[in-house]
Amino acid sequence: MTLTDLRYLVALARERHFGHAAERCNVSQPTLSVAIKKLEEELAVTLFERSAADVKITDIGARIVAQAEKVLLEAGQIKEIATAGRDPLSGPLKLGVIYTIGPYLLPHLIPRAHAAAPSMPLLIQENYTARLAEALKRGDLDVIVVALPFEEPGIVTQAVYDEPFRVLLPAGHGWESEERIPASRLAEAPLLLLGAGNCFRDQVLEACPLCRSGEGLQRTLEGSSLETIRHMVATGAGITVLPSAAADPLPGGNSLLTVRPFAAPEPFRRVALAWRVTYPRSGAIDVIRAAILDSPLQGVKPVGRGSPLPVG
Amino acid sequence: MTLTDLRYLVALARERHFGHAAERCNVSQPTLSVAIKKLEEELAVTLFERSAADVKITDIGARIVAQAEKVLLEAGQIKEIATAGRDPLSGPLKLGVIYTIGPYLLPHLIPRAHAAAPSMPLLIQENYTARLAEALKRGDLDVIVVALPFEEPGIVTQAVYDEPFRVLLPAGHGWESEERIPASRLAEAPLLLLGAGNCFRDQVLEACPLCRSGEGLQRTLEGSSLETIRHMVATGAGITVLPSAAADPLPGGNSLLTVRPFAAPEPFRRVALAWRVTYPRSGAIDVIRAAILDSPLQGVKPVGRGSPLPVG
DNA sequence: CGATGGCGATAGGCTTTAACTATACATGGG
DNA sequence: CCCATGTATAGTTAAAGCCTATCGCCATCG
Repeated sequence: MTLTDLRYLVALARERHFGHAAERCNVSQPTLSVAIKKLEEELAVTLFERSAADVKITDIGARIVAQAEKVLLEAGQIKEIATAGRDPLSGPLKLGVIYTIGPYLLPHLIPRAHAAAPSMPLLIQENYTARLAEALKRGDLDVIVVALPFEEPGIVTQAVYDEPFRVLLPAGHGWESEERIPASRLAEAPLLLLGAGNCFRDQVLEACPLCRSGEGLQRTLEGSSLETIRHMVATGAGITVLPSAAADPLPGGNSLLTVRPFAAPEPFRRVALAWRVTYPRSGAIDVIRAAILDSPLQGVKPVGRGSPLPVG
Repeated sequence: MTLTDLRYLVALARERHFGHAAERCNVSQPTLSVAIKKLEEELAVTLFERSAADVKITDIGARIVAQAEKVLLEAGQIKEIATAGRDPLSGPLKLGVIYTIGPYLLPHLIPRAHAAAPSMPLLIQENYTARLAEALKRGDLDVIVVALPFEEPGIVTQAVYDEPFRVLLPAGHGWESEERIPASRLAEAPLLLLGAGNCFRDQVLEACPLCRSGEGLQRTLEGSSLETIRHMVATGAGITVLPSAAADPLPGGNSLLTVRPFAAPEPFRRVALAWRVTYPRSGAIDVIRAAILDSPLQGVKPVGRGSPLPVG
């Protein structure tokens, strides 16, 4: 019993004439005749009474035809579902973002992505890079936004933008008079940092190797966010380093805080998208990439697809 | 897209492993692999993400698998319907009976048929032979009970029993003293007959050709039934001829009426079953035949299947 | 870092099947 | 009794479905 057989069956039930039904199915009369006969043998029931005068459907035949129509209807739904779902911009996209990007990027990204792909709801998770990577490989996430370097088997990575680091000082801090801060000087100051697991912490320490064992009091704040640290800087607890998009999220600034760029070579991080090589909805990823690049993030520089890896 | 493809699809969705799914389907791994690939091409969607680690179903794939399961379920119903309907004694049987048999046969036939085939409800119609024949050919009836001769193209006829005719006299009628009445004498009396269209009328006239232009008053009663005529005989309106099963339907008889057999050669009618040659439920017909033969019909003689045609 | 093993994809060959054309067969009607 | 109509059968060819063998990829392990 195949779907083709069922199509022949309902055609014959409608036409009550082998020749006409065959024509409607675009096959020859013997083809349909044989198919019906085989179907009757397989089901071991007589579906039609044939006579020279006409073709009558049996009682049991009518019931089976009704069921066959149901089957064909449901089968047709499969094609419809496929057609509807062929658009990579339809259906939810599970997006993961690291903690030090999410709060600054998402408010811009979400409305832009929604405008570009209205029927693609975003299911968003913020987490550490490692957790996002696991979820991505498991299939719990489709795309993640992370900072490079990020290399995982079976995962492709595409750089999106470079984001310079900034120094955040409390108002009235001695360095306020300086236009640019050399990274090496961070070791002198009490530096407030995120806890382990945050890639940004490691990137800052990489930009200023002296900080690891520096003279300045380096304070690690487990369970904190960049916003918490910003408040602590404002109270004079120390200084910190922020990605530029986080340095001045509120236009107009905060009078208790001062932001200073680094002296060249400016440390920065390269932010990238990552997804499973096998992930089929590349169109959805393109939309996310475009929405990110369209977001007004303070100080970031778009990266061409083939750009070199960042220094730090 | 075939039902086989859909079976492979749901197997793979369950197993998430081409080899295991193939095994469950009793095919080789390449077979399943190719089938899924072709299905994906036909639907133009990626149903699974393959990687060395494992097989993940896509979002759209999951929806299609759910629909495929629905299709397979409905398709399975077809086999179930066929199995349930394979029994010729299941499902309604549309039975037609001529007016001069129905009232005497059906009260016996119905309970017997129901006992023999409890899941075969009888849909019964009484009518003239010609109307029954039309309905039978149209398919509105499945089997009919008629009197021979009855020949129609595409219809097979099977004799069931012979039924002698009886003379019905009002009590006190002059012929009451005679044991048997010669058919020829009917022409002498006022004979009450059913209207045209009733085959029994013709059969009586054939048994007594003189009656057509006989000396006795021959009264044709349009729209009447044998029961009506019986009542008229009781009131002395004339005499009539009845099939034996109708002559004394109530055991104990009616004191106003006298029944007399004919003198030899006794006129009789041969009652038969008829159905379309193509009708597949021969088992159902056998049940009806057996139920008729089991019915206690006054004076009837069963006819073997190969019996000669009746004289009249 | 090369070897190994698991797993899906591909290639080549065979068998089955589903389609066609041509024709036989059955039946009711002139 | 032959003809017209309609279905079943025969015989052939093309396609499909399936199998075995093998490749290629990746991940793991010594």
